[in-house]
Amino acid sequence: MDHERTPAESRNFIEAFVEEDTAEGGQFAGLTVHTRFPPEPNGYLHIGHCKALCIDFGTAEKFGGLCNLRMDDTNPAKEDTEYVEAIQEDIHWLGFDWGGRFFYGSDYFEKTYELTVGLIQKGLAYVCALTPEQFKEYRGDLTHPAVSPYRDRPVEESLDLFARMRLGEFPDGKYTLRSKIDLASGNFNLRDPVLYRIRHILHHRQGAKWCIFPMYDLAHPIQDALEGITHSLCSLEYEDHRPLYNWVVEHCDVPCRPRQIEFARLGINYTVLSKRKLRQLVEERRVSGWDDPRMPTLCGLRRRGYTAKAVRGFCERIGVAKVPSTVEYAFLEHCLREDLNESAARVMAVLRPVKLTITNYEEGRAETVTVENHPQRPEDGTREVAFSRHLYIEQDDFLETPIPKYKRMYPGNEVRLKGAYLVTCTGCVKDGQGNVTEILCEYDPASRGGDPADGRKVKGATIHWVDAATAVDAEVRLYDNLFSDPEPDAAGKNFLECLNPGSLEILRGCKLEASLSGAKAPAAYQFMRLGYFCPDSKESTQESPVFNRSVSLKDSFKPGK
RNA sequence: UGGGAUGUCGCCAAGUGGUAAGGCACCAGACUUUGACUCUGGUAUUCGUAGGUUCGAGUCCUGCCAUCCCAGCCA
Repeated sequence: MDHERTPAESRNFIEAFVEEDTAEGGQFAGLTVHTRFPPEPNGYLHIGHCKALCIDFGTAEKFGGLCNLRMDDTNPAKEDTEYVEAIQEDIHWLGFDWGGRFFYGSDYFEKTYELTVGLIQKGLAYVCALTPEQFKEYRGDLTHPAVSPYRDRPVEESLDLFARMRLGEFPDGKYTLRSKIDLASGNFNLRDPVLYRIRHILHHRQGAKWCIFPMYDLAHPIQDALEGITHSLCSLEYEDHRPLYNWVVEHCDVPCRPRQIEFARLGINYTVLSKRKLRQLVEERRVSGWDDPRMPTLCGLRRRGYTAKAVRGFCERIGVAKVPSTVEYAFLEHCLREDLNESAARVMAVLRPVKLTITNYEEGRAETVTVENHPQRPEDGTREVAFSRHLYIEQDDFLETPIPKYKRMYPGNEVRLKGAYLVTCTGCVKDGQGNVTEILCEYDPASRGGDPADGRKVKGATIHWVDAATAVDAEVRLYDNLFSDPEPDAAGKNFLECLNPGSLEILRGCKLEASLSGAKAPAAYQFMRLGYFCPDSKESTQESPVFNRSVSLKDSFKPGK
């Protein structure tokens, strides 16, 4: 039978490698598969990190192995403790568990230093006195090799200088420790890359203990090896660093030789997934914070109404490959809808209200009607919703002059008010500008619950509504778009100029059915399709994104259909 | 220009020499107390391109083309 393969059935290329490596004769035969997720605590996790999380934790899980969580904090200039907790919280929200294997790259500083001294003793590293500017000049270019005047500094001298670098005898930038690899390599990462730099700056955990810090290319492989990582999974841009990774692991006295495997990072169209740019949005206060609902951060998506299950489902289904890919945002939405359709209890909400008056329904009369909480799950029960002569319905649900195939309210048409009665539109009231201010209709008293007593077929649509007297005013914001990146053909345009000012629409006077408020509010409502919205206050969004009906302003009605 | 990668439907993505899975999107129809959901059907004679090997090639070989990444004392 044809069906989408579940992750357990398919095997991506990384898993194929891991399988090979752990099979008999493989380099890790008989060993437990061990991966790691190494975020740098310099920002919040976004959905792109979720892909990496799924790959790191998922691969380990699939092979009965382990996955460590390690803060990659080797550059004190950018990192902060604030982010450490947020990162852990987001990972837990997604449902991943590192089982106590939580580490800091900075905890390996001493060991890294020792191993580096060993490198110098072997004549594989030297202290260089080139200034950053000179370093660039001496770097060579695509067709010319680099030049390194300090390459032949005697081992003893380098050892001495390196020790004094650590002691703080030199200012920032005075010296670097460089590896001795290949100045003519076409791969710039091998042209004697810097291993250590001097930075007199407080580290978020180490304080002033260190003033020299290892570069990623040195620190990462050492950290991986010290933790017994078998497979170090990272994104494509590190492909060029793999030879260096292997060089470090080979020449340092470490307990194992992890294998680095690269995969394509996630791209989503119209969506900014660059930590640097996201940080800029936050710092320039173009958003309310990292958790602004328009942000593709995990906390932003959460606040916007995304469930952890949907986000993970998305990441697991987009696949893992080496082809740089851009997934359509519509697929993310699909994954959300799929989960919400199953899990979310329904409630009626009118986003763009217009008054509906039932002229033959007695003024002052009130009753409640029963509406099911989930259309496909009667066991989820029902709720009572107030009903009276004055209601609000969606502006989109009325057209004075219907267009072809329109099945909702227009003069003379009979529609069903969900869970209540059949009503026939009799006209509307307009203001001086010709705007419809009130719609008039008559109801069929013999259709309580929504089914006509005479069994006639209702051709009109079923529309949602709220009772004018008891509805809750839930001032909400409608988020149509995330901050958008220019499409490839529009490259060159600054992403900050691509903010769609209309993406944030404040909908005052949105009406929610009364049962939504207070303790009775179901845990997860979500307005489906593009029209996600959530209340403007942080507190109330923690638990309940809102969903009423599976139609958004965008597709509520497509003219011409 | 030197190095490293990648090219299978609009977007992801299976495929590991035997005659192009699946998902998203889209289109058509059925069903429906939310034009949703669900269901059914449709959508690549073709795998960047040109040759070659083979009974047979998306899969092997060769050339070409296109795209992405790399010259931080960032990660």
